[in-house]
Amino acid sequence: MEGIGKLTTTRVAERAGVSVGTMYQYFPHKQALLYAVLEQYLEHVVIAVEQACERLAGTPLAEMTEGLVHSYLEAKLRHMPGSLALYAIAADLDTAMLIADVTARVDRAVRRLLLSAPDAVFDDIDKVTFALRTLLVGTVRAGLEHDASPTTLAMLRSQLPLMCRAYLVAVSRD
Amino acid sequence: MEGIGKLTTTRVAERAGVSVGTMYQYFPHKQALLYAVLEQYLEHVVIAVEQACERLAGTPLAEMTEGLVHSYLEAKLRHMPGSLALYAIAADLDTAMLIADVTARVDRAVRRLLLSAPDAVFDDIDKVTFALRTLLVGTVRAGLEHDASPTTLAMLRSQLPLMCRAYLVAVSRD
Amino acid sequence: MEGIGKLTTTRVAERAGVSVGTMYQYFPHKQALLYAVLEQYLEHVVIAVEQACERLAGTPLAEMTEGLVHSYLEAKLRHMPGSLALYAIAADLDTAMLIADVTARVDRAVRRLLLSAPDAVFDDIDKVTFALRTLLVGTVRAGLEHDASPTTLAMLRSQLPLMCRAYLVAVSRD
Amino acid sequence: MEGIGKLTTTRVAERAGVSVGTMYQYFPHKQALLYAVLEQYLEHVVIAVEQACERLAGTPLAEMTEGLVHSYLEAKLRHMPGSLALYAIAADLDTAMLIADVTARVDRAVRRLLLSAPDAVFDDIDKVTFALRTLLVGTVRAGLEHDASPTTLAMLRSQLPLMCRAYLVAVSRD
DNA sequence: CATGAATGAGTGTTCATTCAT
DNA sequence: TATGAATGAACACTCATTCAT
Repeated sequence: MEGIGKLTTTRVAERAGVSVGTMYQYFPHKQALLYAVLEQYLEHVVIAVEQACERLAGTPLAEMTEGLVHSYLEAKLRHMPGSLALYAIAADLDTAMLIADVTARVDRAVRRLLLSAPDAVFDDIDKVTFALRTLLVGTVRAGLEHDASPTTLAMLRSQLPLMCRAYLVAVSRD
Repeated sequence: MEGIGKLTTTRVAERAGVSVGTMYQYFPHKQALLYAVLEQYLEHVVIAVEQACERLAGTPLAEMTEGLVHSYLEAKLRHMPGSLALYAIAADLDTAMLIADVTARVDRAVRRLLLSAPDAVFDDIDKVTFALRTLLVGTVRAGLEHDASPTTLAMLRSQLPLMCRAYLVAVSRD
Repeated sequence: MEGIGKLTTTRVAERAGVSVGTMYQYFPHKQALLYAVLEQYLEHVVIAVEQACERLAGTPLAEMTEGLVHSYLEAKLRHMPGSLALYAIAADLDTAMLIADVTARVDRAVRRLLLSAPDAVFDDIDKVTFALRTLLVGTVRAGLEHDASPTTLAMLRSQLPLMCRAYLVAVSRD
Repeated sequence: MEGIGKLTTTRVAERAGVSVGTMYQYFPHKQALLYAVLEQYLEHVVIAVEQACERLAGTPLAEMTEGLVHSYLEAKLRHMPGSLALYAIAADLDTAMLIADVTARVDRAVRRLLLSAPDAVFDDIDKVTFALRTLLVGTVRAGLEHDASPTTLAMLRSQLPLMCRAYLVAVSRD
């Protein structure tokens, strides 16, 4: 909630540079507005992940993990202002479907990426995809939510790729 | 949110079997009540982690990670009903200090545990502790928040220890 | 609208000597409150009519009409304060059923009264009942709504019974 | 209110085939617009009554009442769509003067009509005029406001002339 | 001490009105 | 002159908090 104070419709509208009335001309109710913001934010992140996966296809695990973590972190940080507040808000919204969609897209991209690895073969690709995605998303959030200091960031930047790679190597055949 | 409806003071009081008035005799305001609930919940989890760490001290990495993940998951699941709602609520509270305390205690326990490992030596123990804790906490939350089905749980139970162990091995000297 | 200004919930509550919050403890929403007030008002009037009809049963037409008009006017005037405002409000409410109920009760009473007349016999009792009730209700309202001065009242008091009697005589067999 | 929805300025303007802005070029505010509509509607009815009175002048009471009721009912029905909504709206407007004007014109016409009756003489012509007008206006409104079905209409068409004539005969000298 | 009715500030939402195009 | 997006005051309703019993 930090920099935003209570997310009242009036405050949100003012922050957006319009009046409440105007806001209600574009969104039928508060939930719809918040949903739209969340959607847009998630879209940015998903696209970043999809592009990273495409770009990294066929590279060795070390490069993959490094690149994936890097892109995800960058995407999240680029939109940090609202990012955190959004997670808190998402609980009140009916975001199940939205989240499911986004998750599915990320998983599709990650899965393809993993399958393209020249130096690893995964027996249960779906399980590994789920695990890697959960690891990536969860760790980043947990790492940044209470303190997004440069120190914390540096730790994530250095350790997360390691985690991912180590895990993938561990579950890869041969 | 579902099962709890809106967390109004009256509803919370009724659910606790007392009247609003009585509740206000024990807690100066809503935040204090929520803070107390959060505190108690975190205390349970922290104690579970501390005990696990003590119990697992001196065991090989494989046993450590397996045991730690198991204990953490059990502790979280034992209080799942409120657990998720709490995360949403925590955002409104000024929980920085509380979280910091809890985090510090967990880190202390984990650090001691890692240092006791017979089959691993860590150069930067603080960084590793932070990373492991973030991995554990973040992945569990991300894994369960949108769907706590048995399938998901099974995945966490099988993959999380793997992740932890693989990471620790990767950052351990020799 | 006169003495009440806009019927905002806050104003209504204040006028009732309580706060908005208290009002909402007794009525789920504004409509329900207004409905309840309208209901109570109509109940008073209906009871007055029913009692008048019972009391006047068996009396000659002249006495009947005189008594009925007198009772109806008294009942309406006793609650004049809100009476007018209510009619304006009733339009927004879903009062169809309420009005239908009240109308049916009045018709039942009036019908019985007419049937008890010693000096008149009506061929189509239902049509006459409807007509008499409409005449009574409509004329009183039209007479008082824009000016409830003593002069107007006196006119209604003297002419309405005449109208009713003349009509009933006209439609009565022999 | 059904068929009209909420009478917002925008909706009214759209229904009139112009934009809100244009509407505000012709009417300084909503009340003025509504006032104008009411005025026009009342004008139609008054003119109908005036013409009927002129046409019926000198005819016997039976024809007079029949013709007057017929013309009034036709005039009201011709504009039924808005007619009812208007009554509800009129409450918010400051229509006292408008209503007074219209009433005076109707009374003038009716008075002249009554004085022209070849088969009746009225001692207090003003009182009778007031009574007859109130009877006519009130009964029609009360009869139609909650149900303008053909049955109801038929009842009004048959009974109202009877009421008027019976009353006039009753108050007429000899 | 426990209660829960009363309070009223605060929130989401609407809609009459304005004004830049 | 016509438009309709923008405005914000005003309203219905909620809920944390108090206090008489």
